[in-house]
Amino acid sequence: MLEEDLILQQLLNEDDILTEKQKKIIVAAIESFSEKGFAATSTSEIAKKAGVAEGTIFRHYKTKKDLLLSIVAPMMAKLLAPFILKDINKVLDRQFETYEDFLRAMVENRREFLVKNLPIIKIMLQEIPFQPELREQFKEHVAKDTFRRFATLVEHYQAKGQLIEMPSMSAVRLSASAIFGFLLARYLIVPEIEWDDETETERTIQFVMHGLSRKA
Amino acid sequence: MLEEDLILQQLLNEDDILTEKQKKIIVAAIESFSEKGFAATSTSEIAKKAGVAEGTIFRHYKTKKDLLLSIVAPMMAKLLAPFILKDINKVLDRQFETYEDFLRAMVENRREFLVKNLPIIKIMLQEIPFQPELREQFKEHVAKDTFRRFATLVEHYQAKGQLIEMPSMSAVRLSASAIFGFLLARYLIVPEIEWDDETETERTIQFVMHGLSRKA
Amino acid sequence: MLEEDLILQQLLNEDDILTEKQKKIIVAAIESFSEKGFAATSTSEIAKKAGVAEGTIFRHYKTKKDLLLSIVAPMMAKLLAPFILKDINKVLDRQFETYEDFLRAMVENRREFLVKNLPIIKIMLQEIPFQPELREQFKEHVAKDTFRRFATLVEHYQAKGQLIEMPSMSAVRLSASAIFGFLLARYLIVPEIEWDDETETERTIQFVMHGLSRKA
Amino acid sequence: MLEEDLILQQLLNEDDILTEKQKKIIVAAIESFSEKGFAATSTSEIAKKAGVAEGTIFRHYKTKKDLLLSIVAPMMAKLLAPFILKDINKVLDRQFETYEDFLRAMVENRREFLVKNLPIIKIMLQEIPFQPELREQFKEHVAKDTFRRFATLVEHYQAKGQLIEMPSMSAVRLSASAIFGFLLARYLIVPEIEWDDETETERTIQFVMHGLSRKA
DNA sequence: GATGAATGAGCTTTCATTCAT
DNA sequence: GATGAATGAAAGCTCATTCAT
Repeated sequence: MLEEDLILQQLLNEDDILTEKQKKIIVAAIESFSEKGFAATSTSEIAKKAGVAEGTIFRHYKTKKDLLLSIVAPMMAKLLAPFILKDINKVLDRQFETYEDFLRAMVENRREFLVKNLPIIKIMLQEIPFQPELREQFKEHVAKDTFRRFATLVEHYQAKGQLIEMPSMSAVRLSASAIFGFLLARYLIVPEIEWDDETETERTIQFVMHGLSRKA
Repeated sequence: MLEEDLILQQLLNEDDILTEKQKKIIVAAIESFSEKGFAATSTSEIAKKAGVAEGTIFRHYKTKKDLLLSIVAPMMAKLLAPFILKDINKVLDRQFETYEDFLRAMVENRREFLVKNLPIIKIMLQEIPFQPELREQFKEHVAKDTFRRFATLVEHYQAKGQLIEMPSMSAVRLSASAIFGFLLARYLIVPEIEWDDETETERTIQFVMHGLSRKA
Repeated sequence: MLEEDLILQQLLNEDDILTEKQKKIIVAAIESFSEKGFAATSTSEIAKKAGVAEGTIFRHYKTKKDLLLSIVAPMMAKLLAPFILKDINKVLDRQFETYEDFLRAMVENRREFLVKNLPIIKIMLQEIPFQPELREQFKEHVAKDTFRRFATLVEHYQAKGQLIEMPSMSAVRLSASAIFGFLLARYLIVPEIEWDDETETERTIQFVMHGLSRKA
Repeated sequence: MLEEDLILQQLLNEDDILTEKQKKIIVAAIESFSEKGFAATSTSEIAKKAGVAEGTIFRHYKTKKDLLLSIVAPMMAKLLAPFILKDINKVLDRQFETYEDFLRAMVENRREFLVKNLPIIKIMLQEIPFQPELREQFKEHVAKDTFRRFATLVEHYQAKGQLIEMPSMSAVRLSASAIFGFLLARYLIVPEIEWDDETETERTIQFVMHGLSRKA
């Protein structure tokens, strides 16, 4: 995975040149928001952790919510990353002979993404239910864009006879449930137990393939 | 499903006799917490919505967090419900001939539970990451008790040769991912689209069975 | 003049029963607003002067501006007072044989009103240009109601042949200018010099009468 | 009226050469102060409106109050303008045969002055009660200088037998009340109604003359 | 001379909690 | 048990002012 997957890295180098102080504010905000939640984190706490005056936060972000959005919004777009393929169908055959190959690549890709951006992802998951702006972006980028591309992929392999007939929506849901169920358990719910990552990944992929592939 | 699955019902009839006011406080708190989150809900708002004086809340619940815990804690225990079987193995054969039967029963059972308790479940999911007491209870009741009983069940069907060999933890994870992936999508993420509940439920169960059952 | 002309008195006894603390807040606010202006007065300063916690202010007045309006608004209505006469024309002859009598009564009346309510009047004059709500009330009660009744009076004396023909608006403006020019100079602009009140009042009235009365 | 009566013009050409930026600051400050009041206007707002950096304001004016004073102070001196007559008594006969002529000239003169400087005058009237420096200047230039010269004029016409005997202070007050009552109503209180300027001006002057002149 | 990031005191307002009635 | 006035700490945010560039 390229460094560009590190959202934090992107936030800090972003657009124009950010002040040192601005960067510290972002880092501090991510840490606090992810530890205590957005509403329970005070701006004075962020300022103290960042080593800046409280006013400095508001010079760069009009409101506390602005600060939140500036952190979480870029994340949304990045969730699309593994599906951004120009002329998706033509490219597919060369890239991934089988749905299994695709799944394997995606799990690996999303796993790295998740690991590197865990705090921001926690913030995102927590705040989507309460911040209409975020819900909007989520629906746009994930529920629509990402889902649609995933579905196109599934249909492609169905057409090739690799996958059983089933509404692509259902196939996507079942695939995504298995993958994200794995990643969530692994990194968010019970990260403290010992995981044999390779085995569990392969097991998850095989599980999906058994459920979706046409028996040869 | 029995009425006793309605957590709210239980909360309101609980223990001894609650005042009318107390009941109104709980109902109001559930509504507000689930809509705006715990930290973003003020006690004065709850008081207003419940039609009681601010002081009345604190007469019954020492702190705001006490109020939260009094709502969410009973939920935890109830998540165990479908697994509470005395002498589990002996009972199983008679109750559910196959793992498939068990899955079908559980999905239906949890679905009703989810639908009836949606707001409280939302609160629970939101607050577990931030409230140590809740995390503790969750680990105890769900990650340990519920998981352990689920695992015992899986091992039972493995022993009978119905399910393939695989660490029961993995089998539980894959089963649970599929089921909760379905229920989450259905009731929390995209409840607004039209769902053919029966078909999708069956599809989900078949998906799990394909992935886990020994090919006859 | 009756005690009821004391706006402060009315504010404090108003409507229902006000807390001791509420009364102190009003008294303190009037003092500070009139000394330093609304925008330059902080709520913490008012709280300190009133001997209450800052939160107490906001328990009774939703915002700082609410506090201002609650003080100034009642003043507006009271400016109408000397003109509130039922069936104004019929009553007039018996009450005031001549316009001069009326003027004399009104000057005396408004003088007492002014003296007793000086701080609130200062606040009102200062804030009308900046508070749209107040401007609205002012236009309604003063520029419209008060002016219209004053004009009716003038027309009455014109009809009796006591006053020269002239648009009543002009006659009112000239009368009011003289009276308020006197009262402003006397009590707001140069209150520090020694005034022979009786003589100056009479001089002002004679000045108006010379300008407006039909030469006998 | 000469251009020199335009205070803004004077402010901008003042002293030496002002930067373009400085001029913009003054124009912006006048607009904001007159619209929202001094205390309710922020320097950042002025900077934005002027199109300069916040720091630039403080390069030219040590404090926000300095900026206010630099705008209002020159106004004070200018209020004297129509009375600045060298060897006042000797000049008078040639300039104004009668008090009526003088009044007429002055009303016209002050009217133009008022119209051209309305925003600055509004600021001045608003801030005099709260800024000791301004009150001092006002007392010096207006309440003393201007008043004294006005009084001298009145005494001149009394000595010539044109005006009735009366303390000159009272005569000045009555004259000034009528004139400023007119101008205030015309340009500040109810500028929105239609005014027949010529008629009302003449009416005001005749009103004063009736009240003050010796009946021939 | 001009900038605008940075400051920190102070602003208005909210909040969980207390307590006399 | 219930009230709601009162609290004061802390919240989010604004402000005049400074200063390195």
